[in-house]
Amino acid sequence: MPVTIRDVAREAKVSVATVSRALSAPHQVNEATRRRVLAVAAEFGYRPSPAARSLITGKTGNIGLIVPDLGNPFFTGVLKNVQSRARQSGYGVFVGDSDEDPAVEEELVASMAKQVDGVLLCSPGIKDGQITALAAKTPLVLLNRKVRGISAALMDSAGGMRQSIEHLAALGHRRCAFLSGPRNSWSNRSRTTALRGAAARTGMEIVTLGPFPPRYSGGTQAADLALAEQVTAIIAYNDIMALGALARLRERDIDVPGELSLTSFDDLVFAAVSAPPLTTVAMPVDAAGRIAVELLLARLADPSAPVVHQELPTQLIVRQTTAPPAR
Amino acid sequence: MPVTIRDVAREAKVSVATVSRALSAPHQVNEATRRRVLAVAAEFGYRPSPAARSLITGKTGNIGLIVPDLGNPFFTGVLKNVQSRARQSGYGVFVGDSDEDPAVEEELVASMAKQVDGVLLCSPGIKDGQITALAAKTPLVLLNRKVRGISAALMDSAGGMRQSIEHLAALGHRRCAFLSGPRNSWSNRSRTTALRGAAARTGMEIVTLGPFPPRYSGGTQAADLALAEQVTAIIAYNDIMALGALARLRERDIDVPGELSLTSFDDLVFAAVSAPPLTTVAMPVDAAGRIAVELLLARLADPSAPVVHQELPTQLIVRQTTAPPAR
DNA sequence: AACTCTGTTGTAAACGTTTACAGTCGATTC
DNA sequence: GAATCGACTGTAAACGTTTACAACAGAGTT
Repeated sequence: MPVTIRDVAREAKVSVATVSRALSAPHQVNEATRRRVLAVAAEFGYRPSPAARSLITGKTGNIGLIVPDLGNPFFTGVLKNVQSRARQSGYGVFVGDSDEDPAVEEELVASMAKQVDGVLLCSPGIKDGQITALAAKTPLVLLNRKVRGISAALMDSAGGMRQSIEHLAALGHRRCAFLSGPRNSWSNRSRTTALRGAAARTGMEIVTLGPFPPRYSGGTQAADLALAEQVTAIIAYNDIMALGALARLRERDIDVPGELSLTSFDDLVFAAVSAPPLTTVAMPVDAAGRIAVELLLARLADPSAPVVHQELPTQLIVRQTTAPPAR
Repeated sequence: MPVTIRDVAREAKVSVATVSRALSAPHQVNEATRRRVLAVAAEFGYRPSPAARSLITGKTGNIGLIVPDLGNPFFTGVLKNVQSRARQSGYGVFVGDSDEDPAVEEELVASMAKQVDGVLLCSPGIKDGQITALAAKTPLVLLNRKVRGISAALMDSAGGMRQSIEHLAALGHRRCAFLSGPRNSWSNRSRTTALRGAAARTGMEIVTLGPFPPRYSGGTQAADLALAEQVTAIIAYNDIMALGALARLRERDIDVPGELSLTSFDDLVFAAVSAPPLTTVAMPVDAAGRIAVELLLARLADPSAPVVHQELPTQLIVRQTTAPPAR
């Protein structure tokens, strides 16, 4: 029932080789023949079988994207841009949600490997060594994680953290809590070290809590702990957690930012319209998604292309969850 | 370099047929041989080539999901559940963003068709006829759209709309605006007709505005128009638009719900934490995603399986954007 | 006139699986 | 003791492409 290259060849009175060439190496075939072939192909609605093609060429025309949580708009923001940039170059996108589980993550890469030309790993939770091992088998580009020898699109979390601390310090805060995210995520480590540096420099006392699941529920859970620590400000790992924390604080009748300041990371669409609007570090999600695809495509086109770690700037957006401390 | 079935066969001292059977029809091969083959396969890290397999079986082990906007958490909510349910049955997920463009939508289905066993079309913008045509070529299941002859997971938008109108009517509103979404989307039509019915029944006067792009910007744009219409309540097509409208209303110093009530659809995570928290119709996104996959899998397993339109209930969640009208 | 070159086409071998079919072998049945 | 059976295995043909190689014609070169 499905129309094959043979059907087209028969109808156009040429060999299958000519049909194949008319489609994928147009200059190798006579102008007139080519037009005839294309006409027949269009008439029949012929589409080459990707399986057969990929079997022989070794290329699939697809890329894979693996993220820890499709429920988090931060990652779907990346996805949106990845898919759009990929499509622009004729690539399809496979998506996998690892649910923050390193084992699942590895399994996803492995099961995708043969169906894609390369994989984008977003904020991977697995170890550097495993990443390097995977990269040896499949072209890999990382998002939000730096591993030597592997190209990556990075968002400057550290810079964002410094801006946050300086902002809080300038407001007069002296003791604040950091609601940490996944313990071994690169983002979290990167933020933590930046935090320590900036805290030392500004004389800020830091209480690190967690790790918490970087989700709404993680935020609600964390809020109570932070409150017990007698801090005047909270830095949440991301906006979603901040939202959870905000909800919990409201339940407990704590005024934000009157009694407690709150900052976070991501600047998702709703950060501007929460109650009150979040002071948060804007992450260049769109650019990161696009650039990651471009790095991968470059590597596919030329496997010996240089490894690049492209770092994208972040910026603290001051809204209404931060204010000078109570007394 | 990549290890093939032949490598495994050689090492295990059996034919390729036996290796193949050991993996995909275990009961057809002797216990001892099977264990030996599996051991070798594991040792070599052998993974069958999906391309070769699919070429001969005609199955890919993948499904496709096409949505109008990956930037909208409503659709990524569907995606999350689709991917998780699919993976549970060993299927991979291809994702496409049509950007609300019917032409892109069709092209996506066509380009996916050969790489997937079936496609999930979420809130498609194309015409019934075209959908039926596509369904003839590829197993198709619809999300949020009813077309005869094609299975679908539906969310009861109409019921949600009735609940919203009744709620507003009970509060005393007599004239409200509907900020409509994509003109020819099934959801929008379904909501519009339910709206008319419920309005007639409750004696509510309705001003239908739009269509607006169902995005944040659509909401900000719509807010001013609604305001000019002198209504006491606004029903937005979805939460994202409601958020946009809310932001614009705040800019113009309109008190919600004091001067103007606002309801919408979706109940995304942030609906509970916006300022003020949104009164909105909760959509069963999770269930819809899962069920859509199940309908598709059922159809794949048995192409003669009955067509089912599974309708899932919605529920109005009353929060703080609705109140009795001003005077 | 023989050769080489270029442009166009066809033939056939791959790619890595699955599976119909045939075969082997030991055990069971008559 | 032959026939039948069942469990297991192997051989080889497919699946739909791409592409190396060969073939051929006509044009240009010597």
